[in-house]
Amino acid sequence: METRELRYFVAVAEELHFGRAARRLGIAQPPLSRAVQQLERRLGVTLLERTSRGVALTDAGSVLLQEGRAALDAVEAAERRTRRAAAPAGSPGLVLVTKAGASTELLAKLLDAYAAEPGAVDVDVVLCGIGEQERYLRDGRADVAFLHRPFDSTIGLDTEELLTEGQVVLLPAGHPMTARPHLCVDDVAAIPGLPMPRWPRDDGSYPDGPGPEVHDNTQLLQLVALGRTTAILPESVRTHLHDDIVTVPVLDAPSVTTVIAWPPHSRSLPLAQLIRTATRL
Amino acid sequence: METRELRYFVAVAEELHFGRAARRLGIAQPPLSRAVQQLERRLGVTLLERTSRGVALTDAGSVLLQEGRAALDAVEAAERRTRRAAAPAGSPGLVLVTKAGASTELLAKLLDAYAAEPGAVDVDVVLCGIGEQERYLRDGRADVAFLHRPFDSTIGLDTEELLTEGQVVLLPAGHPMTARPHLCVDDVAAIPGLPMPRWPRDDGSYPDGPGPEVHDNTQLLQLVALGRTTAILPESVRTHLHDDIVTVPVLDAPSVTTVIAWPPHSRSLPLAQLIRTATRL
DNA sequence: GTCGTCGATACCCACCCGGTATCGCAGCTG
DNA sequence: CAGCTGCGATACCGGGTGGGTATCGACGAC
Repeated sequence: METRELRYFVAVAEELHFGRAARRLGIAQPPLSRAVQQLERRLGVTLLERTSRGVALTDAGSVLLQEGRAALDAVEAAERRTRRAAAPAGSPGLVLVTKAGASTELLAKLLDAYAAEPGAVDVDVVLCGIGEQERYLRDGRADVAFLHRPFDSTIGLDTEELLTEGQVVLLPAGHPMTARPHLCVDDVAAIPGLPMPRWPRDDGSYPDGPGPEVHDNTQLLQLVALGRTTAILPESVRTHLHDDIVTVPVLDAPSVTTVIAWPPHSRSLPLAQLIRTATRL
Repeated sequence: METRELRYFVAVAEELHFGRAARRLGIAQPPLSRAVQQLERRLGVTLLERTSRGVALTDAGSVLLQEGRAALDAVEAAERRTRRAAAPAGSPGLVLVTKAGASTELLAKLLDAYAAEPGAVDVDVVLCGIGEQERYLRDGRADVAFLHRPFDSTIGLDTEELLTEGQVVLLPAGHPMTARPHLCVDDVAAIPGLPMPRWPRDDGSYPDGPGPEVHDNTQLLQLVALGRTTAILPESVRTHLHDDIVTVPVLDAPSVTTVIAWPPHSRSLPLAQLIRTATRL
């Protein structure tokens, strides 16, 4: 199976439409039809049910979509990491990815400590959206990531725990609840007039509900300060807050563990050193 | 990057010889040279240092060898799992791989228990060589594996622990040491006339030493019964021994944990059910 | 110096990828 | 029901490229 065939099939499987998939791939529709037919012939498997009105995936097609994406990521990772390995000195030796606005203190400490080590290489920091770190590791855009259990999945990755912290609720300054020494999750959910915000799902759509739609941290903080919403976050957010937002510990919210994670087959020396530095913080 | 190019490069990188690699790939040498050159041009990276006497890998080449193998495994896995997903009923719904001769009791119990579950599918059992399970999972020849910590690496796999057991030393019946209630590793190493056997390394070669070369369990048991060697193994081997071999507990040998392991992105229902059955044993 | 080995180059043929034009089929519309 | 429209498949064509054979150039070994 060639990666070209795989890319073509994945495009069709995602669009469920040959014409759109062909446009996305920058080719005409007939060669795409032919390529997918050829793939099916070679595999001896029907991947798509075609009607004159559209396309649907078979069971085997779903499997190939899932496994094919992983395979394409692996090929892409091989390409990227090879290019980086050959890049001249001065280019980043390691790329670390983390959610924007999370664990910045810890990250700064790690980067400082690592930079002081003998033989340290340049570390690029990439900020990504929520839950995207795994993808960055799998397709080679990053070598190592900060993840936050229990929110981010760490399956398929090697990890070391760095820091566990409780969670606090963010409230606009002056809100009556800020007088309380601590709260419970149920208390927070029941606060009148402060619905929880709605974060985008993986596919980009938003769940229904009363709260405002948010997609990043600054947006969230602004909405909290404006008294439009509230949020439960790890207590380390406090270092980034002005006095227009007050935090109250939430006793029964799950504690959040920041972990450093990397693809299991990594073999790079600088990466090993960075991880060692991180575990010693 | 196309899988053909990757396969070609990996062959050359493994053989470090264009002629041999071409023979292995079933093509002539000139097209192979050209394909690798083209790959290097496309990547903008020198992968191989050529001399008129042979070939050596550059740093970038080593990275691509490592990452490329993983990528090719992923592509192969996609292909195999797709074919299997389309295979008609009656073909194996799950493939379980384990080291030959290990955990047979536990495996039998699992297969029985799972077969009794409603909606159970056929499970194929594949026996592999030592430490090969991970490869089977990565390239799609198997869906799930039995591994034995601390011997087998479980990095990059999801696992559940099934059974932890101590280890025993195997001695020929009548050996003076069999009178002892228990032994230590050092005691075993010091037994005169019974050197430890030599297992093949990953590359197939054998380490130096006085013991006999062995590559499977029956071979080992026969050599133990003949008084030529000894071995320290998990205590569950006892169910397969005749009275010509006696076991003695080894107190300070690391205990062995049998785990069931699967690739982290698995999504199959039968697999989930098999794992659930296993954890309930 | 000569020969053998190994990778690169030159050249050729056939296949296949990608393009355009068109078909066949099924809804929808009036 | 005729005709239009949208979609995937088919037919056909040209150029690129993957594969082959023959040969070269460099370097070690004898």
